[in-house]
Amino acid sequence: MNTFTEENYLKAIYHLSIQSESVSTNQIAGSLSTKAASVTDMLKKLAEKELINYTKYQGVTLTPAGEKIALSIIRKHRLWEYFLVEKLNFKWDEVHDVAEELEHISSRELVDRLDEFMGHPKYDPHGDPIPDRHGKFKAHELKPVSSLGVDSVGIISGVREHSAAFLQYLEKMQLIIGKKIKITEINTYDHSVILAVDGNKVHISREVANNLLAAL
Amino acid sequence: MNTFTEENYLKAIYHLSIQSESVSTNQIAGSLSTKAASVTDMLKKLAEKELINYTKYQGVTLTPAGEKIALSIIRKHRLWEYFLVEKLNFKWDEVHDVAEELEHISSRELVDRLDEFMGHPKYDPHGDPIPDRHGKFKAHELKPVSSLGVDSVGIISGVREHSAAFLQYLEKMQLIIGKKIKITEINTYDHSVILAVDGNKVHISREVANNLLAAL
DNA sequence: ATATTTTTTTAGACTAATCTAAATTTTTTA
DNA sequence: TAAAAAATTTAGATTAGTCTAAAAAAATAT
Repeated sequence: MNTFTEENYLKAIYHLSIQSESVSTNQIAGSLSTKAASVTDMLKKLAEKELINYTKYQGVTLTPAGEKIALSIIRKHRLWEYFLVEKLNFKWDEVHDVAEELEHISSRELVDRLDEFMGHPKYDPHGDPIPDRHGKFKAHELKPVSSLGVDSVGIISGVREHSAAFLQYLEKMQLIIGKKIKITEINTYDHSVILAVDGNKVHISREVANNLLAAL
Repeated sequence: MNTFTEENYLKAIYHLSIQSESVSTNQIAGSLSTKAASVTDMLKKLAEKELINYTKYQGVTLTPAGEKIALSIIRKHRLWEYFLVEKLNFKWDEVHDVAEELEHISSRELVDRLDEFMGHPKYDPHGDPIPDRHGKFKAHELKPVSSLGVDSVGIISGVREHSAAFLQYLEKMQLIIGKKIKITEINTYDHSVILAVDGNKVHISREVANNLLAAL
């Protein structure tokens, strides 16, 4: 078994790997709010365990074994988030920190039964896909709202930022997973977007539009 | 906040305090499968934090603050056990280890909502009382089956031993929480007990009778 | 292509929790 | 109540994870 800390490093590397093939020491340090020196130490340890491919100064990638662990942590995180929202009535901006703890509960049996209890959900409350027992998942095809043209329609289906502040803002605007939207107008000078939700006009900044994902 | 380890020490001290007013270093070491020297170190730390009353060589008791933490851990442990059995269909002999991990999840909100979700259960799957938000609970009045006389009747309501082996044995014998029993015969030479459950005769050893608790 | 800046690693130290072995205190027993 | 036994504490080490400061390597800029 691995420690919580090891699991957190693997998860961080996994998430960072989506942007850039190889992940740097500093990226990891930033993502985990720790220092580069600490990261180097941990990378040696993870490489020793053959969970990452690491050559000094060259950044890291996950090995298949490392990726498998990362995916199992992510599976747990997202299943717990789903549980918290759907069964315990947490709001979508309240679940992250609790799930950060719950994701480290080791029992495989627990996760699989929880999955079953909830009917094998495919997406978590933020629209992120939940890997199955084998680590397989399918992300839906999503586009940032900022990339849509005037008059295009879509369904709010995910976010690129998970901060509580951002999620609360979206909720206030009724920009919730599943809502149908239509782009009404795009401001040329500041790229802010006006869209229609439930018949209401909502005006959002370029930044918000960038972090809000829609299925077409 | 306290570490998992600190929480485990407080919980162990709480449980041991039920038998003996003051708890010894060796008792704690035994209960946590660690060495007396390690316990001494931790006791100093917990005393420093004013969670226990500790004087060298004299054993320890919990302070009100320490007891409060211990009770919150026990509350979480038992609520999770209830959840695992009632919602996720675990068997009563399978839940202990998972609950040992879950009990350290810190979110107060989580526990209270879980409690609500399950309808504020009063007892866990082994018949142990679940403390409420304030640490209050009422144990029912239970007697070991070994203390009952011939012809007395009762309802299986708890166990004194929580090992999987013991629980599995009880289940096989249909000696399950809630079952009505009647003492049919007590063997004078080995103190084994024959009792009636659901119209069947069950023969149990003195040891089993000692660890099985009934409400009258 | 050399100097400067940035990134990364190494060296050495710290904290939490643990251990073994030795010393000390308490308890038991004769 | 003194000797022996048992329990407990201290001393000194170890491991995991972290840190700061300094050294080394890589990237960038002149």
